[in-house]
Amino acid sequence: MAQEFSLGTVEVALSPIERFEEFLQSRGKRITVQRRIIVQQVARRHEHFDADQLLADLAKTPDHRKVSRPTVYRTLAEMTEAGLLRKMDLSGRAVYEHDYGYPQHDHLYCQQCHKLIEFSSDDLLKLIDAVSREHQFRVLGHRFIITGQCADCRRSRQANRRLELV
Amino acid sequence: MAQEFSLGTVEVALSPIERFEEFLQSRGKRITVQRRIIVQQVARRHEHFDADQLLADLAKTPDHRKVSRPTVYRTLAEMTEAGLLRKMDLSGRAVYEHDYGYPQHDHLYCQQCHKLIEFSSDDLLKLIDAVSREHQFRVLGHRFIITGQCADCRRSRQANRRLELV
DNA sequence: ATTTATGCAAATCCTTTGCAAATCT
DNA sequence: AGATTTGCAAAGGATTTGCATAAAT
Repeated sequence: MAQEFSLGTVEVALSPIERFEEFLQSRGKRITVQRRIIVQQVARRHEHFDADQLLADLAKTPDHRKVSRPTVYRTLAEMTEAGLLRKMDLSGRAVYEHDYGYPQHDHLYCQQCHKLIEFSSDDLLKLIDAVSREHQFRVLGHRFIITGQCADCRRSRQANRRLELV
Repeated sequence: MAQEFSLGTVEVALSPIERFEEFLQSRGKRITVQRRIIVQQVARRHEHFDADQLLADLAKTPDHRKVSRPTVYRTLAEMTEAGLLRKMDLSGRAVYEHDYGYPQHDHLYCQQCHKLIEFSSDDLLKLIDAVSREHQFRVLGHRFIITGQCADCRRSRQANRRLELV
């Protein structure tokens, strides 16, 4: 009944929720009400989020059955392990985004309005490949963020040149 | 006497210490014993370090004149602002490296032994330029870290394939 | 003489943990 | 039943802050 499961062999045929349940089973973990609520809420969100935002979303939910903060953190970690989410550090706090069935991409991060803009680049992948081959490094992932000022903020601050002092 | 100073106009003619003093003056900040001790200690180190390591180094120093932890944090922030150091987040803690007079570079990060390997790539700079131009984004910096397993760790763990579960 | 810096202790922020009670299989 | 999960409260670790005192200009 508990079908053999290993990371990397599953094709994108399962929904995120199914995928998560497979993951749980393969680890002898249980499918609980809270885990279900959390995965569903995460699936509803298509942008980036952190633990607090998720908690806030959950508070608004008809599922008035509460999910505690520790459980959110625990489940987020499991979802990351399951390959559903990608975790990144943005100035001290953990930010998550979907990483299952979503095309690989990286980010432009506006230091002013804190917006994250996605982009993807095949050249980057080639570069990663070349560099790591050269160092005999086994790549398991990467973090690439270009920081600066987004187009919107550039426009609204044209007279105000002191960004670099902020 | 207090010569006009602005980021970006100073060529690499000043030593890191001089550069920092210029920065302090330009901001109406003072050149104190502690700041001098810290910059000198940082200049002695050519690898990456975090606040704790720096504090530990200082403890061993003949400058038995102590520098407190808050002052180290405060000065590290100033040095980053002054463009002497580059700050990055490695799993929750801030790690610093030289960023003045050093060639631009990025890192391979071994998740197993926590080693940082530097590399530099012109192609990456071109890529950053192309991507940000496309999004009308004003680049102020970037963070690029390729994570995985370094050559040494690959060798010593050949029989042990469970890295991805760690 | 002013004003900025320092050190101390305590506070913050985000995240994690110990443990008894509740919940899954 | 037997094991895993949950929620609570409290702990944790890194970094920051309030404030009285010390030091720099």
